[in-house]
Amino acid sequence: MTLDTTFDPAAIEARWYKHWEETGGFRPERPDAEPFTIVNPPPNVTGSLHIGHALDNTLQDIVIRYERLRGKDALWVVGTDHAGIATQMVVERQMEERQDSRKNYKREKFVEKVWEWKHESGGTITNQLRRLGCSMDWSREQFTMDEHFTKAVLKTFVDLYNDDLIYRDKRLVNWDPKLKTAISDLEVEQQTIAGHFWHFKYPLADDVTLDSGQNYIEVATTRPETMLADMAVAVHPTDERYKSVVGKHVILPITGRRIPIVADEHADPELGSGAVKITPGHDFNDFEVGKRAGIAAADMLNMLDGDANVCQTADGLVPEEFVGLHRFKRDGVDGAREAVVARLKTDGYLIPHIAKTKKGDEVEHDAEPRQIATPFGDRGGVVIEPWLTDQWYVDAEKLAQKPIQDVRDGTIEIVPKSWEKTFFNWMENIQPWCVSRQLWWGHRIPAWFDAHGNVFVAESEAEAIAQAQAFHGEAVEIEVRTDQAITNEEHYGKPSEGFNLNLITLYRDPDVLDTWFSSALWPFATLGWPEKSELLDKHFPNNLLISGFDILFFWDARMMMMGQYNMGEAPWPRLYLHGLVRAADGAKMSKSKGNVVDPLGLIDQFGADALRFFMAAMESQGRDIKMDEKRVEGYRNFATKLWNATRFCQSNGIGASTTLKAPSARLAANQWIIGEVQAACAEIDAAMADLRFDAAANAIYQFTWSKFCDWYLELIKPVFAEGSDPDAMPAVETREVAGWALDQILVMLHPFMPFITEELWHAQGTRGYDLITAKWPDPRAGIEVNAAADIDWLIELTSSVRAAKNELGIPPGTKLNIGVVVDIIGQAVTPDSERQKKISIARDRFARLGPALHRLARLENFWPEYGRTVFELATGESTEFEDSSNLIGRPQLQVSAEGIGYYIPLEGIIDIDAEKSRLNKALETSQKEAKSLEGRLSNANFVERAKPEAVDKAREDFAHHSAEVERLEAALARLG
RNA sequence: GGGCGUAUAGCUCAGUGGUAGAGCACUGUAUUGACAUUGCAGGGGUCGGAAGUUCAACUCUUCCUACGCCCA
Repeated sequence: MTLDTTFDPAAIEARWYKHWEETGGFRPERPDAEPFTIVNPPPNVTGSLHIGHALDNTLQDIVIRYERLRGKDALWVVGTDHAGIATQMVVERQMEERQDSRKNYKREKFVEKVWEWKHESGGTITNQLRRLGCSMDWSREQFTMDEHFTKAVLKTFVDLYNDDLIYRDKRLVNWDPKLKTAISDLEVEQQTIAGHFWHFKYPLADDVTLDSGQNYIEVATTRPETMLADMAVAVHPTDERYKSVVGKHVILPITGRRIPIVADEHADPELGSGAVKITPGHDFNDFEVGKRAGIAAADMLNMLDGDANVCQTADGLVPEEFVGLHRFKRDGVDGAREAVVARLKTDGYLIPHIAKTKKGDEVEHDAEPRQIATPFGDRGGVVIEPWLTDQWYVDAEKLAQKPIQDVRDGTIEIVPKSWEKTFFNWMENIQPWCVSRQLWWGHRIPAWFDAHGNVFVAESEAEAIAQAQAFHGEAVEIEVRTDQAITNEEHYGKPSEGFNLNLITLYRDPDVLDTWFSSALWPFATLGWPEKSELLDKHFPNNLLISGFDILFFWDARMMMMGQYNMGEAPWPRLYLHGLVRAADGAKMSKSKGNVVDPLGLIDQFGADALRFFMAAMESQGRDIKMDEKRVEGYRNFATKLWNATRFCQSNGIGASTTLKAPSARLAANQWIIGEVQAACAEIDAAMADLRFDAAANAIYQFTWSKFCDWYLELIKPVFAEGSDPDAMPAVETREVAGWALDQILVMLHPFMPFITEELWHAQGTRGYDLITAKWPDPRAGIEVNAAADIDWLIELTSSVRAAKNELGIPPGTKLNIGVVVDIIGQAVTPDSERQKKISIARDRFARLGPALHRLARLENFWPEYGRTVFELATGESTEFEDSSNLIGRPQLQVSAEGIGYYIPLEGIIDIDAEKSRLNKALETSQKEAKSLEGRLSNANFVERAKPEAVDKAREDFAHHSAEVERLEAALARLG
């Protein structure tokens, strides 16, 4: 197949992805192969591909393609998450656009609507992952609301309940008044916002006064509205100011509630007046203080409803005018906060804040301005309200023990290691995990209540009924009602109509489980658990998990807990955490800032291969990635380079190789490139073993561009030059080796750039299999060390000649002659010296590598010795020099390679000064180096105490630089 | 307040107890067959600051400064 002259990523991407997916390339049958398994972090089913997904999935695809090429039974489990709140929000928003509402539907009907939405629009992100080239096993695509997944969730819940690891409790939760559901502490984000600090007088009851004679206690608060539910005032037990009033009471303004003054260490004597108001039903700290003061959770006053509007407290003391107000100002309408402050001010209970203006005048304000750490819901975006409700909690502390141990003893390796400390810090201070959510979309909690407050937790309704039957006795009839809770009256009938004590009605808990409760089961529920299967046996534990560090606690840690709980094992031995992709200026990408980079746009512009390579090359462990489009463009150029190199190969009859093993080679260039393939492969393997994506990407990049394209292809050009015999050994061997080397590049590059490599793989010839299931390089070739060294020398000499010409302003195309500097200013060199040997090797090399030197270094003739013979590099013909006398005195420039100097006579005008300055510069460098090395070597401490290798190296370097100094000085002397 | 991380070329980033590299950008130069999405060559860094350990510190330790993230 002939390649187009231009490389067009879009066309080949679509074609190859379809081909791979249709032919089962992502999951070849390899029953006997060693398994390698990863599961993807399931993106929200509502999601679309953002740059973070692109990074996360590129890294996973690189690993899975690499392992597949290495012959493993590579399985990449893929699927999406039902994302409770997010998905319900999306569907509700759509309803609102049609002037419809969730409340117009029964629960079942609404859930049906969500499923409809899922089937129509839920596949966006999975198609986008395909565009990125991700080789997931789509044939087993998973969804966290799949039937088998629900089974896994129910079993886990019931088991945890039976093991006392899940329980129902009344305590403060983080309540999102916009979404009207509880959320876990992880879903709360603290933000610092500008707020106020108000100071109030709480009058002491019973004519009590402080020692100072003051008849009130001053308290301060950032949330004045909560005073409607205050239940105490706390002071520090050691605070002398208040010692006499502990146990006494204050009468709350507005409500007139009589509340005690309690001693508690929570009160900070240094802060404000040292006394704090205590609202146990609406503040986490106050809740604890309240409990210590003997107030049971059930008795704590609640003054807000689910919308965070004021409701009447249990003691009925909130004045009617406050009931129904929102907690604080919203949409320009004053709320309870403003009303409470206004009322306290009117009644004389507000202590104004005195501020000084710049002029020094005193000004009164209602409150002191202050920065306040405020909790916000990560989904709803409104201020979170601590609210007293019954919720289900998972005993995370117990479940965390084994994961902590796993990381501690190395059963799980976290890469980069620096995250371990953060992990331990969180896991060792973990709070009960609130898992119930007041939503309709999600896994409904498998708990059935009766009106007596009994709860029956079971995997099915039938089992729940059986439990209830057993509990209440056979004489009682059990019925189940759906959807809503029931009142005693509904249950027993109206008293006037007589009670039916023989009927027990069960209703199922209306709440659903936190989405993360189900995704915590991902590593095994996706493989069929709780059913036993070969698939599960073979692929659990997985081999690796790759995720962003932002979900370390949300997801990774919880998978560890559930893996240990359900499977008795860590879900994977290795956890790789990558950073965030940031905007070019280092800012976090966000829709509100408008600095979001769309990965699909980058794919359109530069190709998926280029984007993927960028992600890999930038992924050094533990650092965020800053977006850099220029760099993506650079990797597009790299793809183009490879494309063109392949075109060159094709034009010279270089096609697909037939062996995995390196062909046997005699020519130096061929041996050299085989050695370089081995080196590159070893480098990539080492990098991949450590998950150093950047190092692996750079290794294949450098090898392909700087070795294969820049040198090897140039070196072999003479073999195919016009007039050479295409059937002779050099051409035959070179075609074979070049085809093999290019194939190895395609294989090694494939995990990073799957599309272009697959395209070129097939363009190079008819293949027995696609590249996606090809075999990783295994060169197993013995290389002639001298042959490879020949090429290293040639590269050094050629580079020296080019540099010298460039600096002297000699046009690059100018053909020059070259000879070896045999002696130094007339000093004879002994024939058997090291130097003499080198010179003789150099002479041989000119003979062997003539055509390449002619072409690459633009050298015409080589003079093996002063004025005896001329060796024509291009043809290899030697002729006798007739008159040698004029050679020595000619203007010349000097270059060196491997410590041997070469002179290049120059016809016509040469800029002697330019050459002198060039040599002087080199001389200075070598002198400086030599001096420094000499200093070190003359230090007895160094020679005695440094590592022997370091000393040897220093000696070698010193010898080299000293020789250079001599050579350069001689060359300068010759120039006069 | 506690914890973690970062500071290296103009920019984005690698790196190692033995005197620093890549990509991009920049400068010069080259165009009749792989490639200008290119070739060849070049300039550019007292490795954030200070002290210590060491024969030797960009690298290890401590402190400081700046920035970022997480937790309270």
